[in-house]
Amino acid sequence: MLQPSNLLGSLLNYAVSTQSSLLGRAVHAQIIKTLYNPLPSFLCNYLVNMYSKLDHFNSALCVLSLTDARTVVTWTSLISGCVQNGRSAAALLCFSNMRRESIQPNDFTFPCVFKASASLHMPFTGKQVHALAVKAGQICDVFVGCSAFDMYSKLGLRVEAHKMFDEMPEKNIATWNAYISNAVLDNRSQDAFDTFKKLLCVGGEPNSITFCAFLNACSHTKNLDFGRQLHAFIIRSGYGENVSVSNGLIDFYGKCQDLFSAEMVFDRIIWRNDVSWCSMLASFVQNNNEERACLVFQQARKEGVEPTDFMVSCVLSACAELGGLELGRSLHALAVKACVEQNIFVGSALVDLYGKCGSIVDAEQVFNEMPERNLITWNAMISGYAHQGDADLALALFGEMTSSKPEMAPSYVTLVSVLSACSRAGAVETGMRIFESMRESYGIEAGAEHYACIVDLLGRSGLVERAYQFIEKMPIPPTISVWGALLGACKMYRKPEIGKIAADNLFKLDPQDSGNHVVLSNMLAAAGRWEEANLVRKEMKDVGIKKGVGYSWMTVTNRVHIFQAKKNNVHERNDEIQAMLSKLRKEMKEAGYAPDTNLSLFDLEEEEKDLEVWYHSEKIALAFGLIALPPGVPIRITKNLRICGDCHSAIKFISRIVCREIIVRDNNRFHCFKDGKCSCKDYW
DNA sequence: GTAGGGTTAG
Repeated sequence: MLQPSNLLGSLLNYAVSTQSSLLGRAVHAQIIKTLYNPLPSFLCNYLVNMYSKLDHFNSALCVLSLTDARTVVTWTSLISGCVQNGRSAAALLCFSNMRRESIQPNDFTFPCVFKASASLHMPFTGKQVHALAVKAGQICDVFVGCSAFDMYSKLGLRVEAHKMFDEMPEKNIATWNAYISNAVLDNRSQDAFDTFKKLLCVGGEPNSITFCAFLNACSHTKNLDFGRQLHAFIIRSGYGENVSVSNGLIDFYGKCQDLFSAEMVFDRIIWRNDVSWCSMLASFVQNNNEERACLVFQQARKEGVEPTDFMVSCVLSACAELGGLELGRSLHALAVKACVEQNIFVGSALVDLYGKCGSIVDAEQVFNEMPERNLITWNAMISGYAHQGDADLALALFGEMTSSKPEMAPSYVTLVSVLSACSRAGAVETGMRIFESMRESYGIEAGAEHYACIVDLLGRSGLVERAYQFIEKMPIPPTISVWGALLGACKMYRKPEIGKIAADNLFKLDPQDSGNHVVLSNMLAAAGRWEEANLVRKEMKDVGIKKGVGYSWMTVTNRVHIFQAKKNNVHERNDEIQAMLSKLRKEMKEAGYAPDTNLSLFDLEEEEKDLEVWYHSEKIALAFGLIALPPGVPIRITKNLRICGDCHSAIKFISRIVCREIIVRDNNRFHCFKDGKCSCKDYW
């Protein structure tokens, strides 16, 4: 039979495993009531362990300080709880206090202290602890050796890590797992593969952690064939039902773009945990299926899964891609409710979302209120300004980041945002200066995206020839976005000669894209070169390329309304939409608007051209917005293609006539129309 | 009584 005191100990451990502080405190109260005096040492250990693991550091410290009977177990319980809850500095402090009491650390203490040194990036401390472990004769212990190896790997001290691994007198599965997972972290996938094979050769039995770590290596190398074989091996080894391994498989298949298999694994998990949901959701986001990602999230909510910081940041990124501001706002509210809005991932995702949805004021507010920010947060804010075409603010923030945060070196992505802000604002000299100093000032080698920004920067400013010369001198092969930027500039400044070169290169790189063919033929037509223009159209037909269909959509009270060009008779409020369109047309004409059909169409009569551009999907969506949303509320439209010149000038007129803010997000950027002007300054 | 290695995100 259990002694009452043993029962109390078991209850305290149960409180830890169920994460119930309430139960833990109740048991503590019972212990006080029973008036154990003095408190037996083992009960004190249980109590310290309970408080420390549940992250009630002060209570744990209190219990520890009030007893004289503390031992190495008491201290180690406290230290391990600190490390588990991310209080590594406190853990090290407790360790030195323990030694001050002349209590020798044991084989349980060292692993915790190694872990703390690694997570604080303190190589000097780590080496000192290592020396202590050698002196104490504990380094030969398989657990201590394993955690010392893990620490050296995580600190990037490869030589020490290697020595540790080779000189270990004994290895167990955790040792092998540590080796494999650190190889993956260091981007040494081949090493991970070789070690996995070696493990099997020496007759070692991989466990769930081995599989999780190794699946990560397969995701990194996108080795689908190997991963499939591994999946079969996992099932044969009896780990097919393991939820963590299944989660790893979902992630692996998602990263290898095999969503079918990812879903199959997900569907077969009997007890899904929050990581399972998150992995499935992230797989859809990574494969550009944001709608499905949102559905998975809804399903998770229906099944009562509590939203975690991981999950919220995942869904937020889906919303950002969809331009779903309304859904994004409701997620923001959910994040506040779930107390995860302070999480750095969630905060950065919110800045990114608001920036991408053109709600720059909200992005700024989240950014300013975040308790801590990292490189990703700054990048999101800078890119928000870039999307808006606000080079001054983007550059100011970039300046603040480089001058006041020397520890935060700008990344490849930062410079893409900065350069694109320059190009969108026509800041040629500044942009060129930053581009040329990239390597020297920030140690960043220019990549295809940076080159594309510069071509865009020069092209938009009318320096089309210079942009072309710039491409010819590129040390790396020009990509689709580089030639695309040049083609765009040729369209804007009517340079059909260079335009043809750009288009030919695009046809080679992306033969199925209809947009490039359309731009080239329109450009030739505008230059009066009808025969060549027709030839391009004919080629399109021959190869079987169809012009992409234009869609616009908007959300009104949680429902998405989709509009397609010319197909204006499908919406239930079509009559009202048509009436609104006619009214607008009349008012705009009076205000001096004339349809701009110049570059978009060449084989229609004037009258037809007028009507053709009049029924572009964004105009229909706008008309719907005007009847469906209360006066004064901004209208937000998302479009799958680039906005055309006529719609752009029409919406400028409309924004003044109806006194409303109209935000159009096309597949390239944001246009915020207000009082007859657009945030892009007619430069897109 | 106290321990090591793993899966999801911006």
